Amino acid sequence: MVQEFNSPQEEYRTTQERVYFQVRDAILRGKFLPGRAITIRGLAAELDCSPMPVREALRRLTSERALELSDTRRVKVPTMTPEKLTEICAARVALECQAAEQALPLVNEVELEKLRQLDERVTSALEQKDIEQYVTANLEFHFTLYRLGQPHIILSLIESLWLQTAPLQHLVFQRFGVQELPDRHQDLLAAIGSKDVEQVRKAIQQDIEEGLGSISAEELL
Amino acid sequence: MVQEFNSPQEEYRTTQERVYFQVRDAILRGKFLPGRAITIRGLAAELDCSPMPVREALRRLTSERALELSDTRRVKVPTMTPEKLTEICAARVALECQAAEQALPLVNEVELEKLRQLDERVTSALEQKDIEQYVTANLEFHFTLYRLGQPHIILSLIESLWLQTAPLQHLVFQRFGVQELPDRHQDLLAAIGSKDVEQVRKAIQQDIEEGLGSISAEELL
DNA sequence: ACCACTAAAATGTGATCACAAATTAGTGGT
DNA sequence: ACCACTAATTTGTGATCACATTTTAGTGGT
Repeated sequence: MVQEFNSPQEEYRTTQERVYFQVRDAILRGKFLPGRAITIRGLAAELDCSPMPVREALRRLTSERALELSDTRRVKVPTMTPEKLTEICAARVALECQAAEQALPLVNEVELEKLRQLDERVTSALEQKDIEQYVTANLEFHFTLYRLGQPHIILSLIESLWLQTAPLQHLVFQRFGVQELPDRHQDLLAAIGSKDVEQVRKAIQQDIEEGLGSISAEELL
Repeated sequence: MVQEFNSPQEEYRTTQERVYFQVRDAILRGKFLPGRAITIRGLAAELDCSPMPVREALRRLTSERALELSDTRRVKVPTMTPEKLTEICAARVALECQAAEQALPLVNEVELEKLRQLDERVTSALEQKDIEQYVTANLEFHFTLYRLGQPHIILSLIESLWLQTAPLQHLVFQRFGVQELPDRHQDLLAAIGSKDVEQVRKAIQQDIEEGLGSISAEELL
C-alpha cells in the first residue's frame, strides 16, 4: 500500500482527530473505492493506533455521509445514485451561492488576485491532465472564496457535500480523464470583480451543474 | 432527574444508536441547558450502558454541531452567538426553500389536508401557550412538507440546523413564552395550495427569519 | 469574607478483552 | 467444474482498565 495516507503535518490534539483527518483526506484524494468495505482493525494497523480512535473517526465520517454503514454494520464508501447526485447538486447550489454571496462584499483586490492565481493552477492542471493537481486546486479555489465570509456552519455543510462526491469524481476522472471539463471559473471571476451577486450565483450554479451533470450522464456503476 | 429521556419505543440495532436518538431527542426537547457540560459516564449511568456507546453517540452529535467540544475536550451544549444565528438562518432559508420546492409537485389534496391539521395543532398550542406541544407540532409541520420530496441528504442537513437552534429556542420560550410568535403557516399553506414556487419560498423565508429574528433581538446570554 | 494553593475526585482518551454476528475458506458431493 | 454446507477467521460492538489532564473540594492564610 503506497502513499495511501498523508503523514499528518499539523499536530492534532487527539489520535482520533489525526485519524479523522487522514481518512478524510484519503477520501478526498480518491484513495478509497466506492463500495469497498473499510475495516476498523485494518485502518488501525495502517495508522498505527488501537481500534478505538479509528472507531470514533469512522463514526464521525459516517455521520457526515462521507462513509456509510451497510446493513451488516460494516463501514464502506457510499456508491452514488442519480437521486443522490441530483440532491447533492441542488444542495451545493443553494449553499455555495449563499456562501459566495456572503463572501462577495469582502473581496478586495488582494483576494481577487489570489483567486486568479488559484484558477491558473486549475487550468494548468487541466492542460497537463493532472487529475490530482486539478482536484486539489479546484477545491482550494472554491473554498478560498467561500472562506472569506467566515461561514463556519455553512462551510462545514459544503465540505460534507464535497466529501460525498469525491470518490465518484475520482472514478470518473480516471476513466474518462479531465479534458472534457468546462471551466466556468472565468465567468465567476468576472462576476466577482464586478460585484454582481446575481451573476456570481449564475456562474456557481453553472459550474456545479455542468461539473456534476457530466458525471450524471455517464453510467453510475 | 425526571423524564429527561424518552424510553425508546422503537428497537434500535445498537446501543450506540439508541443513545444517539435519546440524547438527540432530549436536545430537541430542550432538556439540556446551553453551556452545561455533559459527561460520558453520567450519561452512561442514566441510560444504563457502558461509556462506550455514549462516546460514539456524543461524537456523532458533535460532528453534527448539536454539541460541541470545549478546549478541554469536554462535550457541552453550544451557546449561540449572533453570527452563528445569522448563518443558521441563511442556511435554513437556502435549504428549506430547496426542500419545499422539491416537495411542491408531490403535494396532493391528502397531503395538504395533513399539513392543515398539523398547522391547527401549532396554532392550538400557541393559544394554550403549550411550549412542548408547539415545538413538536411546528417541527412536524415543516418536516412533513420537506419529506415529501424524499430528500435524504438535504433533510439531514436541515435536521442538523434545527438541532443547533433547539436549545436556544427553548431558553427563549421559557423566558418570554410563545405568545409573540407570528404564524406564517397560513401564507405557506396558501402558496402550496396554488403551487406557486416563488410564494412558497417567500413564506418559508419569512417564517424562518421572523422566528429566529425575534430571538436575535433578545439578548443571547 | 475572600483568595491562592493543594489534595482528592472525576473526566476524556486510548488500549485491551469478550462475544455474537458476518465473512471467508475449505470440504465433500454431485 | 459447480454448488451447498460447514468450520475457521475476521469483524463490529460493548465492557473494562490504565493514565494523564481537568475539575472540584478542601484548607490555611491574610
